[in-house]
Amino acid sequence: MLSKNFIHGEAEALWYDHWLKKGYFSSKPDNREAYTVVIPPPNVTGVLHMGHCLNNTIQDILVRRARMQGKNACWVPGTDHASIATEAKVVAMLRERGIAKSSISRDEFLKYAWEWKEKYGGIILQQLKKMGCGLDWDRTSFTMDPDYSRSVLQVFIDLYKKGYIYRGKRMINWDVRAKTALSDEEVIYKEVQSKLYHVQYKIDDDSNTYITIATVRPETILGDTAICVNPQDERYKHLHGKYAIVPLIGRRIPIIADDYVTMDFGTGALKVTPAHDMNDYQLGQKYKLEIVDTMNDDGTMSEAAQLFIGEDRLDVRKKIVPQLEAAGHLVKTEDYTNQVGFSERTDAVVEPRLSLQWWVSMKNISVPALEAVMNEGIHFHPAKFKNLYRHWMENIKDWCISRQLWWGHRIPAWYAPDGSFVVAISREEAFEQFKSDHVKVSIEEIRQDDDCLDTWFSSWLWPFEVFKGLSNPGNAAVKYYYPTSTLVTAPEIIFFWVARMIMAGYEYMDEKPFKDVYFTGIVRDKLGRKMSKSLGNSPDLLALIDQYGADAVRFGIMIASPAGNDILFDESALEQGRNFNNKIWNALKLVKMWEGRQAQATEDTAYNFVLTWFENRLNQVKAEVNELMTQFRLSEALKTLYSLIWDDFCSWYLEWVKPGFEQPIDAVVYEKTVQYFEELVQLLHPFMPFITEEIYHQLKERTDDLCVKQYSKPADADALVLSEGQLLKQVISALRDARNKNQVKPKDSIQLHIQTTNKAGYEAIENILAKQVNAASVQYTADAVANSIVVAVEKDRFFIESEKQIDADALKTELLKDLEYQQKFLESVAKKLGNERFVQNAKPEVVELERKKQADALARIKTIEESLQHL
RNA sequence: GGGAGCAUAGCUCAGCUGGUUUAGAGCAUCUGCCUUACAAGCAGAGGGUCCGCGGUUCGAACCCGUGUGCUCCCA
Repeated sequence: MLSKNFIHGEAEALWYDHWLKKGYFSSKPDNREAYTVVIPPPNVTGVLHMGHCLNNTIQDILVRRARMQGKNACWVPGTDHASIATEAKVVAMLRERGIAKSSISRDEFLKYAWEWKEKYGGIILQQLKKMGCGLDWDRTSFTMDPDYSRSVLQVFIDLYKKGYIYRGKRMINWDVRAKTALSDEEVIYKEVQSKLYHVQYKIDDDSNTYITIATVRPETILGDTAICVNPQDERYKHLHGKYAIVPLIGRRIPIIADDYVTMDFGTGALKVTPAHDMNDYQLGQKYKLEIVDTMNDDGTMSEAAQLFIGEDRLDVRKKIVPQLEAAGHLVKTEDYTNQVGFSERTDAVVEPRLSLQWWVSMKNISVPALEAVMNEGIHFHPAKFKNLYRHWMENIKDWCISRQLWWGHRIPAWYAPDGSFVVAISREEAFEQFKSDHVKVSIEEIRQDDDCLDTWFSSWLWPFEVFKGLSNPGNAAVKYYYPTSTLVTAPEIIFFWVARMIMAGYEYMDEKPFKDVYFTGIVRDKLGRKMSKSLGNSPDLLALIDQYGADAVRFGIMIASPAGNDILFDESALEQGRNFNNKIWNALKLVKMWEGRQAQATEDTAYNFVLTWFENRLNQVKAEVNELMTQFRLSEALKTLYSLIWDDFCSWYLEWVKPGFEQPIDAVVYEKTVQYFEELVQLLHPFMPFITEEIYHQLKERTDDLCVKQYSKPADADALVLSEGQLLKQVISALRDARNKNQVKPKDSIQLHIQTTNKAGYEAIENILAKQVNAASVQYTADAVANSIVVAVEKDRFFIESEKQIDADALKTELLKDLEYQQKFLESVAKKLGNERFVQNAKPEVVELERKKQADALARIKTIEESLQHL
């Protein structure tokens, strides 16, 4: 006895375990075509959220489908080490145990970090299993695995030798909380309500003259080393070459003139703080200005600031204003909205800071990567992201890859006491290099760079290093699986990751890392807000899976998510998924009821019609789905299957073949029904793996599994058969509508009279038609039937006789409405055909089509008019 | 400031190369049904200035221009 509804929890645990045991997800190179997907490695600190859910559902769909298409599908799981995020977690863990990071050594810290990683690092991968993701768990990778780590360092050394990596003191984005440099991509700009302070600086040689600047960061005044004006600006021409005095600290700074300054912003006079502003730094270089670094690495004011030493720069911003005012320097304050950079990982306000860091020069390495995407060596879905990619690649800046952290790949640069350095894989090799460079140093004196590499500097090797493409070059796995097939990722990491993977792929494998890139949308809440921890609007995914089932969650997230479009997540979509589960489950219950009630073949030809129709419909949809999947239109494919199963199979097919209450079913019909059902769940399997596998096994006792059942090539669908099925549906709906409108109760039977030129066609399906519209009898007539409800479908007319008194007026209104519609339609067609230029210019088949439309409309109008006469 | 994208039913979205489109789904709404698979359901219905304006074309939701509004990216 089957349960009332589909019980998802049991099926999920049972089948995932079964698939694993059977080893369906583990792949070894063979002579089949490979279909390879590498997971975008989630952050090792991560837990599953809606973004992962979408992303991994898509990957699972692609991988499962490829597997069922006979490809050797391999989906590689893993995580990245997430320097900043993990280090923050470890520091927090230590704090709870009363240990300060500063009190322990680097090695001790790393021991704790590994402890943390072993304990919490795999959570997200376990959660993916709950979603049904068919990953090859034996291949689970981590960006700090020993081989992987060595490859990362090797790449650093190699790029250094090629001259792509250099060390330089430049302005960088400084995260004061994590106390590390960030790359440009790790800074998130947000609009912030600020104040614009107008501050006047006294001119040095004339006690009565001032120059007024405007700033949102008054605390940086302490680091000012110039004031800059536009050379064209008449207001300040007399001040060129003079000096001003910095308020509160009395530093004497030059007034310089440069086109960089816009005359219409603020006062037209710009204070220049080379140590704390990107643009000011450029000016500083150009005019050889003094650089006064007023900030410590934790964001507090340094000795060089002279005032507020040791206080946080944001506090100082508030404190300095009254002092400026008291000293008579504050002219006015206005409200001002500006963009402020925040750290992606710690949300701290990022400070521009001058710092010695390691950089990758991107100019040369990016060239093949840009070309590959532009000339479709790599396909982006949707293609609109090509623009974004090109724009970034053409304006690419050097990549700051050093991070002032311990957790990660320690930079293989080694320093001698005299400050000279070499890049080498080990202390010993560094020592040898120093020797050949004639640097006098003992091996003990050599000091390794304290910093780690940006996490993305390791994950850009992911598509080949998960197959040890670099640590074990040319091995069988990398030869077989690389380049991978499809990368599924979020558009927000197109630069962080996608672009750089393509660069690394060409640089180290001499080949693209993947053929297609599918960009998912961003999952937002119902109100269109991005899901975030701080808003608390991201639902607990595991709770949702518990509540609705993994299949329903997968359905809900996929049903309205075309590639690259954001999706507004709404639980009602999950409900729809759950309802779909139940619909399928109930269809199963119905079919199982017939299993023991089979009878020898009956004479009824109606069933032949139904079986042929559904078979053709199935073939039609198979072809459609193939086409949609090739175009990566996954949600369209799912919608198509949803409608095939719910509407065509459940609402029409099953109703048509359903025997009367406790009546036997034709054995052939039963066999076919089971076969169709199997094909349906097979098509749906990649989207909803659990329920489909369950149904597959419920339908019949069997030893194989749906998970690896191979798709067969669809046969061509017969258009005539499809249109006959379509007509039958149309007739049934029209008759039901007529019954409804005339308030004939569902239980009241009717007598149906058909006026048609295709009597044989209707006779073949008479039983079905009668059952579907609750007709006690079906007769054929040459003339109109008096005192009946008239329904016209195409060229045929139907007369409904019933006990119910006919509302002739209502009927007439209906017919007139239809008549008007048809006449307007005819008019629009006639207008086209009456236009000589249309007939001349349009394609012949288009004209032919319009002629057919005209003829059909005329026929329908005739039918309706005749019906009206008989009322 | 520079660039990109989007605007279609109450909501979320399809609509591919301009012609079976006086525009389709799903959800929501309304009407009638507890019809022996399913009320988490069945049967049916209503609902549209395809953002405004102009142009190209025999023909425009679709192409071009322009305006408006929203979103994103870069600085």
